[in-house]
Amino acid sequence: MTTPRARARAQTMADILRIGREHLATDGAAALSLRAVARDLGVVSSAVYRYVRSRDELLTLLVIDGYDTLGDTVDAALATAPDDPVERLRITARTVRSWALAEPAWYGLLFGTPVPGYAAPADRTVAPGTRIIVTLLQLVDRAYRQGLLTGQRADEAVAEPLGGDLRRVCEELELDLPDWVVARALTVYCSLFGAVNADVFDMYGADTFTRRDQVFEVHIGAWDALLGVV
Amino acid sequence: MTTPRARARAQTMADILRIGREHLATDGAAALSLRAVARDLGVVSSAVYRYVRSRDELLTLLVIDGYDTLGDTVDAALATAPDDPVERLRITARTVRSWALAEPAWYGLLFGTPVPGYAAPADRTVAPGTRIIVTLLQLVDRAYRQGLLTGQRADEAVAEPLGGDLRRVCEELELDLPDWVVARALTVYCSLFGAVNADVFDMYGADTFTRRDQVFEVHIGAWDALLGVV
DNA sequence: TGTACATCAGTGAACGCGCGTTCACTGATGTAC
DNA sequence: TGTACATCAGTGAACGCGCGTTCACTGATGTAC
Repeated sequence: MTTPRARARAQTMADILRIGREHLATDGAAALSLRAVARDLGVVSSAVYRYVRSRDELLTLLVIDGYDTLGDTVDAALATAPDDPVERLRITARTVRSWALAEPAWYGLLFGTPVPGYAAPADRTVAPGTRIIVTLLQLVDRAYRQGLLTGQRADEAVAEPLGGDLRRVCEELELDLPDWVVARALTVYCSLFGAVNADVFDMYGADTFTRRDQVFEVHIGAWDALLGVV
Repeated sequence: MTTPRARARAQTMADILRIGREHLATDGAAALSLRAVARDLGVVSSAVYRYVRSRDELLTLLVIDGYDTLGDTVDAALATAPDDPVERLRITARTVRSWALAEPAWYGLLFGTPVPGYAAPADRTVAPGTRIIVTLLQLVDRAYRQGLLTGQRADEAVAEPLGGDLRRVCEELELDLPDWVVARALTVYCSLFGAVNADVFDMYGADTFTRRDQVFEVHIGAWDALLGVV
């Protein structure tokens, strides 16, 4: 049973997040200001403090909301995707890219340069922040168990203590993968965000590439190779 | 023949850049302020305008100086490196990483989220900004001509118009490489900065990895594989 | 070599601006009896 | 069902702060004759 007041509060809260996101896009995270949000909300600046403890709190809410929106977008894309785990990996990558291109500033808040003077509280942001890497590792695990990843690297040992670190990660996620596969998945993960950064942050020259989606497909082919997709 | 005044001017200019770099590290690019630089320089705020046209001009100078310092650092590392182009590629990657870890804020200005409201003037920043990719492509070219890159991908065609884009890049740099090698080099380039970003911007959990240099060596191994190093 | 003039570094005041946050308040909404 | 009280959203003024940039100025340094 929600009272009208509770409903109004939820609506205002959602408006604050939406306006915050818009300001992120126009002025960047460092310039995000509660006063500007209040202005756009049509309310006096101190009123925002009924909803948000401080400017940093608003940033935290936007970070959490961002990770969750990206995670949900990927999950939605996978819901209608074929069963093949390798194809699902490709779809995950393409979805991350599309979302980042659609929400460059929001993406930048999550995966770009840290906002100076702001540290995301680990207890609230780590779980949503790991959704993509978890999805990726689970898909790699399925692909491996189906014998789709062979490569010729199966013999290469990963040095210690890194191997132990990787096995600890697998344990936490209840996966059973050889070290070299986890190591390669880690490179793919970093490479994915490197490729998306280059695209979103315009690191390629303005007219170097005619079609950047083709560039991304080349990256995807390379990641297939890294994982030893047969 | 330099007058004392000219020497003093050069010194002050260098001081301004140094202080600017320090402020980048503590407050981030978005918060870089001429007034704060003037304060640290021990001078009234308007005096800085004798040296720098505006705040954006200072950012531009820091961008150019950053690309050049990174490029010089890589060149210096290569000057004492063995002849083997594959090993030189690895050294290039390690040098980029070390420099980024030593100068995280400066690195972020060059390769992180763009500074909102600031656009680097292409005519002054493109040349220094391409030094790393040029170095990388030249090393790949040497490795290829020495028959060190085979892979089994030599048959795979790159789709058009991307292939044409890649060939245009090769032409400008006077390189003669098959499409697939350039494509793979591009993925390696993006992957390198993805890996360095992850390290510098602390995208790994605080205690996921015992030794991050080992993680980077795993990436390097993956890039070898991508290029088909024999 | 000495002098007159031009250049230049740096000063200090001022312009108009936006920021985060606190606080005592008003008036509307919700709740317990 | 009606009333008394508690909760809560939003106001408006104030705090002290920093910012970019302009401008008329002083006094030192450099240069041309």
